[in-house]
Amino acid sequence: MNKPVICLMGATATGKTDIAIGLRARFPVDIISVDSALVYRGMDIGTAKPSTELLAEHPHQLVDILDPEDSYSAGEFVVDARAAIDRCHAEGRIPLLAGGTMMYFRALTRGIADLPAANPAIRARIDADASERGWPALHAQLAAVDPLLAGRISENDGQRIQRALEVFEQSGIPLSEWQSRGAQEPAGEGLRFIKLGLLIEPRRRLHERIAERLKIMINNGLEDEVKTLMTRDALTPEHPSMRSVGYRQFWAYLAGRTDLKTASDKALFATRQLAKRQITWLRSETSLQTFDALESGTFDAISRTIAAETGANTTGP
RNA sequence: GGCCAGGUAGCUCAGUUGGUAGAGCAGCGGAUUGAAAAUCCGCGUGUCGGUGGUUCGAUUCCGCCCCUGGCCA
Repeated sequence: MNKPVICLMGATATGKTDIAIGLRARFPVDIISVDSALVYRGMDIGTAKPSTELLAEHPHQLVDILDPEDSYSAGEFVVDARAAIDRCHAEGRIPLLAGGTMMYFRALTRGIADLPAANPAIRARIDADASERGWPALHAQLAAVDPLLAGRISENDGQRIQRALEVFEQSGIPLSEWQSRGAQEPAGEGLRFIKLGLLIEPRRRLHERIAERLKIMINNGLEDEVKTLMTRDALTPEHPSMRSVGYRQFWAYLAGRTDLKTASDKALFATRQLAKRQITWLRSETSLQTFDALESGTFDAISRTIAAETGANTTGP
């Protein structure tokens, strides 16, 4: 019998956290965050992280587990999330995965190949090579060892070209081959995923919410938060943490490269674009049950769905 | 009131020596296997301010009008 795992998936600013916390009053659920930015300590305002008090009362796993100088990955997430899920089940509780990093959800539910990890030295060398010859040249080089993968990605997609070359260099096996093997080893073995999608429509309404939320972040001191992060000598705008929405734009502003108005405009645009990409992932998700985040009966509808899917007794009214 | 510079895509602007126009940004759609809040791909018809005139043909030239900014009164 596969054990239930609730997946609460939604774009940014759809209110996932409120729903997740609300569900704790009705079900024996433990929240596990699925968010590539919430993992970082000291990144609170710009990530809309729940307050310390809220987190103390309603623990979220996989939040504040890394320093902003560290990097994380889908592969590491799968290992961490699986451990958290198993622990949760062992205690007779139901894991509630909530977040907006769709690639992490995908890696967990469909499996991910056991690839060689990132290698900073190799990446640095490839970057240097690319700045000299250009990515299309490296794409051609990739095509020689892994035509299948090269055919799937653009000759300008530096990030993916680099990764594919890195994997091949470390293992001698083309990334496309790793990927077809990986598909045979799903990370979610023994688990039954109940996928719930939180939507806000029409798009205009989502955009309004995003704008409101950004304004709140700025009023709450996003600028100071980024300023504090910038005082760390080792942290650079190239770190994955600092490339995330809001931080990147405010870093540019505080470094004197743009004015405040431009930075907040760009942060707004970047947030909308992020939401759009998250929605694209959601559309491709199979057997996803969707709910309108702004509908008043949504919380109850989600509760009923969970009760029906898990057979769990509601502990609330 | 006079002079000058503008009024072209949601925004900033380019352009057409007269044959009805194109970039960046925004927006929209998509991809997504260890950076994923990342990275990449695709999508551009808009009374070219209004109105008369010249012309086979005007967004482009000319007249008048309206609006915006600047300078002079």
